[in-house]
Amino acid sequence: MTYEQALTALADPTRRHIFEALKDCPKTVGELAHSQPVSRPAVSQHLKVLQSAQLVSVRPEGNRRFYAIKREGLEELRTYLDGFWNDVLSAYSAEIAHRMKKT
Amino acid sequence: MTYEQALTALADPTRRHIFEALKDCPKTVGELAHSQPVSRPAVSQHLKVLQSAQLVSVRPEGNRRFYAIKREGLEELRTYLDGFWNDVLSAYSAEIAHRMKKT
DNA sequence: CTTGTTCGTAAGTCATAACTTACTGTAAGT
DNA sequence: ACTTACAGTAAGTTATGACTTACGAACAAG
Repeated sequence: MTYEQALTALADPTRRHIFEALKDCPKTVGELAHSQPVSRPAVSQHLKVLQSAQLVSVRPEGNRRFYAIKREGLEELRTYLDGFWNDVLSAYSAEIAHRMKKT
Repeated sequence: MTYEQALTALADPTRRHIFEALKDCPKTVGELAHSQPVSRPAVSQHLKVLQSAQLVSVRPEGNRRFYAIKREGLEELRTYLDGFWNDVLSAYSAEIAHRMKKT
């Protein structure tokens, strides 16, 4: 269910950059906004989308809020693609077998 | 490079449905349009996007054109996600180690 | 040669979502 | 207590892209 949200979330370049900026360590909204060519509210809105796609999580600390990569959404996406990949491979080998039988 | 195109291509629901409809066997544009609530030209445009993302391939046969899943784009996307996944895991364990050291 | 499929492209419409600025809220510092 | 820093929300603008209808090209069939 969430793999669709993960796909639409990661489709936007800005959102992907934000997501990738969180790869090594959690960051605050301000930090993320500094490394992006967009305003801070824009980053907030992108983080909201990423959060609803289960791709990031928040940890409030005093005045600031630290965003970090959440594994759930990413794992769902990986699982979906793996399943698709396996289906494609089996369909491919099935077609090979079918052709072998014909000749 | 193409993993970005693959993400934006698979973000659209209609395009994802078309892509998934090709999972078992190659189909023509008309066949795909029949299984979708959109017009045939719309399907053509979606196929164009999928093709530039290396997600599908074409094989003309007389009057018709058979579209099929192409492994390149899907594989690039999988590779990207796998790399990202590994980075996240290593960063996670690094943070754990860091905290262990501190206490 | 004409007719009928099958499909791609062009042009135009419309909805969505990615931004902006302005405002509000909350925690920390003086 | 007031001020400053940090972040989310509201509202409005604008650009993009997902669709439509109309048209043109290529091949098949009569």
